[in-house]
Amino acid sequence: MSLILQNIAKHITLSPEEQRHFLSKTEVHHFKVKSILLHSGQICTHSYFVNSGTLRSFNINDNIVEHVLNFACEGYWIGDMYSLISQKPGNLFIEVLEDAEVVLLSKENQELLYTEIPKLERFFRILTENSLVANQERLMDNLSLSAEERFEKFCKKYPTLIQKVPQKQIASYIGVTPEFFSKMKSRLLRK
Amino acid sequence: MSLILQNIAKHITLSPEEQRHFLSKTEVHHFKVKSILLHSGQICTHSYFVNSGTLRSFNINDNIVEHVLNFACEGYWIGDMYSLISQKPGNLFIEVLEDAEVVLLSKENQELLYTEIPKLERFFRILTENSLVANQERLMDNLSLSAEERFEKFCKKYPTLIQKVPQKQIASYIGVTPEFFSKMKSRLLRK
DNA sequence: TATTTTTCTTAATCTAGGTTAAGTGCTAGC
DNA sequence: GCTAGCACTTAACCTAGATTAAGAAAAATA
Repeated sequence: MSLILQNIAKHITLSPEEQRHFLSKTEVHHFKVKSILLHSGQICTHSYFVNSGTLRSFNINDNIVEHVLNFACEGYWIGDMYSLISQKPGNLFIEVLEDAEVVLLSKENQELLYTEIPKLERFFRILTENSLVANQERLMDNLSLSAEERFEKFCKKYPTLIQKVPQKQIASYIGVTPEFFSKMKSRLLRK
Repeated sequence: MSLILQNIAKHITLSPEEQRHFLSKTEVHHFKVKSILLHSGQICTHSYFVNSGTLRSFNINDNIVEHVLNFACEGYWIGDMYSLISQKPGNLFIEVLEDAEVVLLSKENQELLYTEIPKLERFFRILTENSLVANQERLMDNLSLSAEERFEKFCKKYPTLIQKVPQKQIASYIGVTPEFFSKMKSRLLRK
């Protein structure tokens, strides 16, 4: 069974018929490292599910500084939720960090599926709830933990990512500069 | 029409029948200032909708420092999403900041309603999506804006709250100490 | 009204993390 | 196999915001 159907099966049960129908509404694409799936200022038209490889979403503020919102590796969904639901231009980029196979689900098909297979509304509700919980925890961590503690949590949560993505992007995710991250890392190693 | 039905009507349409049924699954309670609706360590059993008054959710870390996750005034929902969906003990408190009339919706009734009135699944999906977007923006703001800029955004987003809640709690929400907040405020006034 | 508690302010001092800058080491194209 | 461009490191110096402490103002309670 495909990864995306396994992902869905964690929360709801689809009949073989429904599974086939769901897949028929998606497209699989292959992207090379450094491909940009979504540019800041564009309207986000799809949700992305990662079959293999790694993506990230990030924004760039006035000072030309990047901030990583999310990483997505195998089995994760990614997109620009703000732009996707408002259908207004967003301020996120979505970029490929490692050659990736990605399942694309367009907003129209997603909405269509909600009415054709109402259970999918439940699935995406649960998915969104889980994202919200993760986000709230990250927000509270940013308010109350030191950079070192945030890094430790990151390592536990995404052990595989550390070898895969440039460390300056991990620095950005936990909210410090690459220079400080480097200093902190060598401090930790000396222990 | 009650505030909570108006809130629902922003996203889905319920028949009078369905409206009555929905309300029959909720309870209205009145709470005095300083009441605690949920303690850290408890399992969250309800979603709360504020008819009037003001609530906040916050956690307390090891150092006995409070961090405000959310404020909820008239027309807002609040709860401990982590605890509510996992049914495990959470680490949030929910406290009344101004005498409040609150609509309580138990988790069981919420799930029941999902099956009885599937449209409600859509409603709560949309609600959660909007929370997620707001949270992501706040997270990015914390990573990229100064305390002053975060305060300005807060003032625009919650203009009524500034008079209503102690300023040390606004400080906590934007992620600074009360002392620094006070300094910053007088700096802004001098301009 | 007096008293207690809480919130807010101010100021001195401190520090986690930022900035700037220079140098080292990869690795991807050519 | 060279070279350009990233990614990473190190170090000196800087700053936004934290900490500590003490007092003033406001609000709750008696």
